[in-house]
Amino acid sequence: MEAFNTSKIRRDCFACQSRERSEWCALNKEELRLLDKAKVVREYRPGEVIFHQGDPCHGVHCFESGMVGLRKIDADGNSILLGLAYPGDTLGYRSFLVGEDHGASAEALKPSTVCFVNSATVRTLLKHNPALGLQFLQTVARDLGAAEERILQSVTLSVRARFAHLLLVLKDRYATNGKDGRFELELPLARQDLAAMIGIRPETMSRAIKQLEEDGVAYFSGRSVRVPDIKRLLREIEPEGYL
Amino acid sequence: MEAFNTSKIRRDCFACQSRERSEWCALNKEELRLLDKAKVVREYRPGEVIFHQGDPCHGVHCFESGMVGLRKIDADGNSILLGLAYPGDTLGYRSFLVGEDHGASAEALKPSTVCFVNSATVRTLLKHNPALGLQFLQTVARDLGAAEERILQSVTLSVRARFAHLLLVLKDRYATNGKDGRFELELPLARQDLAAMIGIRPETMSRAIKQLEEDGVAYFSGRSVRVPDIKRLLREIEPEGYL
DNA sequence: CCTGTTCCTTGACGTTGATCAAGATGGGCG
DNA sequence: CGCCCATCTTGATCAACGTCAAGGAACAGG
Repeated sequence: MEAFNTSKIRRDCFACQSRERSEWCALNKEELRLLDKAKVVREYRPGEVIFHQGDPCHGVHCFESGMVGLRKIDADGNSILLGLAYPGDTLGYRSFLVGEDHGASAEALKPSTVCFVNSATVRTLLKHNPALGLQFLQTVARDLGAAEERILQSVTLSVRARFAHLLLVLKDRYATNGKDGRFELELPLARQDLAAMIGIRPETMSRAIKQLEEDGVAYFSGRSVRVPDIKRLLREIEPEGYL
Repeated sequence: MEAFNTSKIRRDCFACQSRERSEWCALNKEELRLLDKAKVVREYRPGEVIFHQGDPCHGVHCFESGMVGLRKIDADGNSILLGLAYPGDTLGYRSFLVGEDHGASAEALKPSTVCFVNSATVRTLLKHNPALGLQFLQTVARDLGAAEERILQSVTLSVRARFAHLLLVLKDRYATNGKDGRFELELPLARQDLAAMIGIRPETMSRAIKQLEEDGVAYFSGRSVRVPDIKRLLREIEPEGYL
């Protein structure tokens, strides 16, 4: 009975829910068969690392379900979360494309299922099907836009504004109760990781939360957040003033 | 006589020096002919803008010669230089690929020659020649890596360390006199723009320069910099200590 | 040569966020 | 239930950087 619940269910690329939202939607049946044969499924528990920054890149990872964070660490040990990945995302594709070691680590934040596809297979598919390359081109171009936006924000915006922005981003993915101005939100991250998302210390995150509560912008309790008026939150990001 | 010196020299993609270093090296003769016919050459003087942030993107720009900076501005008017472009770079390709408005402005920092290629032509070429897509894939993946690195650095490194890093990057492109530990460098940018490269105010840049001089790490005079010992500069970036 | 303009430098000051050091909270597990 | 450990919060302090204001240097045009 227990053996059944654990993971050795046969995964099948054809049946994969996440595939349609991924770059692999460009593949035809024959190519899919190749992918399906080459892939190696694995389940990860929260905290487990899928690949480490600095590891040589042997292929890409198809993120099927769960939640995964991309973490980047510098020589001093400072770490930030570059972002969260969602089912359908392909992890580590950047390092694969430029043939470098992984520039960030990927770690499961919730129980996750991830398939590994070796470089040779991906390269074959890319050569065989130009549409796949164009799919990746879309993805990476979008990611680049987001990264450039973030460079600007990390330099120009205050912690408070960056945090407000983060809440708005998380809202789009996780919010419940979106009627009129209010919304509620179950944070997918612990405080530490929220802090790492905007590149600050946990202490500073605590204080930012306290401030927002004192100003009535958002109320926090454990991992749930309640925002009574989204306009107040939006105003945190704006140039200020605007009378 | 004057008419000769100004720009209406016929530019030719076949003869273009920068093409081999660009994505267009993937094109065959026939495709090159198409590119050559579609392109529109223009010369820009320092300060002139090639495209503005927020403009709709009608195609890509091939940067043939000169120097161009990519600037991004937020709602408050804070601006940073995302980076410098070099001959052979393709400008505005990201917006083209995702079909968005330009996310940054491109402006000439020195007299520059830039060719415009309309979207329809690029799309035709991309469809026709898969290798071109893979070239772009390489470029954008490399840019993404650089952007992610910069996000981390902008959040974790001090102004002083970021400036040291910038000097080292500029050195690789512009340094003269590289023997043993020392090097000299002609800065391609005014102070303001140096500041914008690392997202700080001009005043802070002045002070950073003063500090480096007081500590004997680098000496500045106008746009020329002299670094007596590159190891001193490298040490500014390291975790410190390391005894 | 003067003059306006733009860029750069310097000083004084205020704010922000990191750091260090204690507590408080809360969840898992014996 | 009570203990332990990790996570979170709070307070005090400090250095870094932005802001504001003023003065200087470089340069173009008259």
